[in-house]
Amino acid sequence: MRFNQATDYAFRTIFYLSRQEPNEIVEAKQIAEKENIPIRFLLKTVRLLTQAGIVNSYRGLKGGYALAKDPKDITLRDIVEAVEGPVLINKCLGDPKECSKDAASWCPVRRALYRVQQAANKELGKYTFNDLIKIYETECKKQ
Amino acid sequence: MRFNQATDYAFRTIFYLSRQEPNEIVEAKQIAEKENIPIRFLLKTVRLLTQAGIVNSYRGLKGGYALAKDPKDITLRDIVEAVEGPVLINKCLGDPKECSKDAASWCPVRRALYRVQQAANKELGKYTFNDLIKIYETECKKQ
DNA sequence: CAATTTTATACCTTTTTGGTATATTTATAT
DNA sequence: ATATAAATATACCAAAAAGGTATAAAATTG
Repeated sequence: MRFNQATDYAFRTIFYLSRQEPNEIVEAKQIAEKENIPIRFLLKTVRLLTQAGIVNSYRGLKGGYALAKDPKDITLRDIVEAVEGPVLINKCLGDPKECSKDAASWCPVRRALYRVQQAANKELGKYTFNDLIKIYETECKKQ
Repeated sequence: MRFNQATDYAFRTIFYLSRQEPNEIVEAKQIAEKENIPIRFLLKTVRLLTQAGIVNSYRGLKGGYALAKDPKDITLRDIVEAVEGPVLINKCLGDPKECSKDAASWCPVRRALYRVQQAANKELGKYTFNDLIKIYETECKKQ
């Protein structure tokens, strides 16, 4: 049970943009170099973030990407959902018909897993990129 | 971010065994039929559960599987860890060297994700198979 | 010893993942 | 206008993981 590489890159991309001046446009190349992300893959992934309204994109010379929102209004959950879609920790939680026993409607395992999923979503929704900057300042930067 | 099919089958296998008389031996064929699980795949998966000490296996005529513990002492987390290994929601949480930026030691994204992972584990550890039987009795059976 | 059950190992096919390539569109600066 | 530089759209590809199957061996019972 793991987030995929694209999501990891997206986290770092948004964290990088969060540390720039508000509305500062940064080109993909710069993000890719600073964050050590394959540029082609980054370009593809960032498109999901623009489609989700998390970043704005600008084409042409002097183009690039900038956050579409304040970092305090972007959570880890937003990124996950933009890149991978909603967290569904078991097949049957996406589509009840996926249960090979066709028991989703009354299955207690499913009910418990649903609560685990809710807890995970809640926790993912807790952390904004503003929080991450604060964590960085207080726990990381001094080292 | 999803548990795999083997884990799902394992949840249902343990739930099935939890509803038998204590120490009752049930053969794989019966579990597979009742739970609609491909038998070969089930046999392979259950081996992980025996290796983890969650079920006992008995070979030969009248052989099969029985729980090695009381259902009140088996949690969803135990099953997940037996089948998939520990929950690691991002690569870098397993091995810090997996970070393509080699930034794991100070990365605030990683720190936040670690907390999310802890929350997920905590919640998974909350539900025992005794709880699931109770959920079944109170929320499901009457329907 | 024969029948039945799990175990061990290996294999196979399909899907997902991670990444790349090419051509196109948009915007800027000269 | 035109050359340049950026994102976009589409398609493609290889490697890994997922999901499942097959066969032979080992253990247990009657």
